[in-house]
Amino acid sequence: MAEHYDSTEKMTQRAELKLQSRDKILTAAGQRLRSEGIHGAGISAVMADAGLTHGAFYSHFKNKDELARAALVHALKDNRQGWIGKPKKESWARRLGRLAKRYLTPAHRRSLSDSCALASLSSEAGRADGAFKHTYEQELLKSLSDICQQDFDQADPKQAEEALAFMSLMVGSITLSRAVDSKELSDRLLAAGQNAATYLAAQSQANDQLRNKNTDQDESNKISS
Amino acid sequence: MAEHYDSTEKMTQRAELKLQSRDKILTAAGQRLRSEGIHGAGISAVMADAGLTHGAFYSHFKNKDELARAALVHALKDNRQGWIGKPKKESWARRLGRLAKRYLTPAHRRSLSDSCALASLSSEAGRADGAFKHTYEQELLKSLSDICQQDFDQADPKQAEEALAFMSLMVGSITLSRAVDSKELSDRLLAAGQNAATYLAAQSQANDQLRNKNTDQDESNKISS
DNA sequence: ATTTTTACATGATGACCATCATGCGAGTTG
DNA sequence: CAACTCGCATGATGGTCATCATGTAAAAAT
Repeated sequence: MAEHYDSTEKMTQRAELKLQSRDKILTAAGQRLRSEGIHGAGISAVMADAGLTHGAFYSHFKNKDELARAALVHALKDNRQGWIGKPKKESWARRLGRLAKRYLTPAHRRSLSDSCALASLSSEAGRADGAFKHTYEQELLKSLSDICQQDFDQADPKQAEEALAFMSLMVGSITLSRAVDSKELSDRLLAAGQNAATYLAAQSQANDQLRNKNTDQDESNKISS
Repeated sequence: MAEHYDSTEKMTQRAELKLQSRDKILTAAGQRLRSEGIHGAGISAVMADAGLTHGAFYSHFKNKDELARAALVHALKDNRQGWIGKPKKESWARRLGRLAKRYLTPAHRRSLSDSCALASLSSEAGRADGAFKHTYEQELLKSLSDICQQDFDQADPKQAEEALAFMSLMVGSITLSRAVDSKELSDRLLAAGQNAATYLAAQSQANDQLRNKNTDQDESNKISS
């Protein structure tokens, strides 16, 4: 019954150390999960990364599945901060273009261990059990909300649909760019994804300009290709 | 030195039976690969599916990695026939819309074991070794060529870029639709992907109408959402 | 100060898996 | 028809892995 502290206020020394251990485990698991996949994130390896031994695992998590879910949540908390950042005033179209430019980069493609977990685990999530999928969905909804800068369920239906397609485009582009062998094709996939995002955004803006006030004409986001 | 027959012409009975076995193995492996992932496609399981035992495996393939690559090729051969079908006369925009409508369906989402292997293995391919990525890339290029109805390397650069983004959108949409738990969000992902595909296609068509002659105005492909 | 708790380590245990070793028997070859 | 080939089956072998059992020392409670 001592399971939910988040303030470091009144805690025994032991409880605090345990939280630190848990955090190390989650961080290590998050990295392994993304760079090696669910199967690759073995308990012994994760615990070693965290500076512990495998035996200590079961005083933190019930089993491997529970760890996978917790690590997914933990990883995505970091992802969103780095990717979406602080709320900004900008047109919807410009926003999508900016986010695509941030997301579809060679650096993001390269750094598997701290990349977007939604992309790293996308195809494996489709084979996972219901609990994992549920967690994945919740996290996807959080990211969608951040993109829309409001609760996704409350968002304008048109905007919500565009956000969904945008996410699919982002995940598909970065994933394919990692799956191919040649740098040339990989780079083209990233560029194509960026340009398509701005197309989608521009089309949306053309179709109705009543969603956002500060509608500045942005057509500059197109990449040299 | 008896490795490449494809006509059933002059073959000993044994050689022919071996080819049949190989085909059964590849079919079984392709299904396991897509429904359970690379790790899930264990040799014993695959061989059992093929009606054989694990020992027979190594007279057909060098090791598991080689099987994975061969099964990927084998699976995609079927995929393309079913999805892209025969060459058609239609505008580029209409073609993309039609293919998206075929690809992003609840039926395709559901039937993991014979779904598009490019999507099923997308995130795992990013973690695979160079040989697998190379095979994946070759297969992706074949599919892109089929979409463009010509050698992808020869295609118009603009069309090629759009085909790349289109593939990313398809793979991302179907993959995310499998990764989430609720049918409602899953369906929305499919619909959003379809509509975005027609947006992209329409935008492309607006930007230059000099690519295809039979430019019929198609804006009807939009889904009810 | 003594007892109790517990986070962690060490070390099974059993399941699964890729790969190899060996033997058989049907097809093939001379 | 005799020798041989080889696709397949059976059965190791060694490795990895998740999970559990047990011990310990330090912290916490009394």
